[in-house]
Amino acid sequence: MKIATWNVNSIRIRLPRLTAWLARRQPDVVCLQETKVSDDEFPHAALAALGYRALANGQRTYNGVAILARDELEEVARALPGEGDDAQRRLLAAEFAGLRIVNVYGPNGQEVGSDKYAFKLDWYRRLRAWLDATARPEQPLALCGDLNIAPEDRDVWDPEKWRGQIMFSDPERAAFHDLVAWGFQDSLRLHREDGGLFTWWDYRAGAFHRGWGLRIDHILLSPPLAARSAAVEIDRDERKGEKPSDHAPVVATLQ
DNA sequence: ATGGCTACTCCTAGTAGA
Repeated sequence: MKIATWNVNSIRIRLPRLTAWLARRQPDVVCLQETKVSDDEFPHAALAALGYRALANGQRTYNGVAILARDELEEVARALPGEGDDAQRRLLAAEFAGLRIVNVYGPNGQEVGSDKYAFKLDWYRRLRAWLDATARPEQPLALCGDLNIAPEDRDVWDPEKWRGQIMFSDPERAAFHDLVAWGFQDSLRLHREDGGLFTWWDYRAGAFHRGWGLRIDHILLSPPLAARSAAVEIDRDERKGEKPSDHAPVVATLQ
């Protein structure tokens, strides 16, 4: 079974690339972030033509998440506790083939010390509390998404330049650590110890070409799924070519 | 030496992303 996550940065713009990638990669379940469309505009038909059903939790312009699967999906949650109808669309959880899939689009935080930064840290606190209240590490659960946090020095192209900056500040790294401490394994690190394995590169400055990337998109696995993890790959070729997202997909293969 | 983009919107400028 292949589980994938990809911040597509607008599913409308990225649909040709997304459909080509799905046809080639054939993942069983896919978590998408930054779809940037309301649910009535979600491109169900184009995905159904490839054999994918979709659950969408979107809004216009900003945020938006969706889960695609080649089999029945049952929705579990589309918001954290206490969030109203006007909340940013950043979470979607579903059951698929006996697995719980939690798709998250972590807040960016804009700048360390800003209101958005405080929101980001609080959002992670609420995410962990929701996991504590609704799931157990003994169950097969995958948390996938754009977390907007690079956990370690080896996940950043220039850690000294980035230290203390947004996505790499100590409180954000602590939030990532607290999330993992629920009982997850960082799936990529089950298979690879090397640095330079990035999932996002700034559109500006020829960052991709220069290798200026960060690893901020993650697939976290509960112990029963970590035990089945056979490989995790970053499809960095998807960052190349015409109209790429600024993120590459991450694909975990489970035995 | 710096910064160099992309996508969105009641669209041609401002906001947001990361």
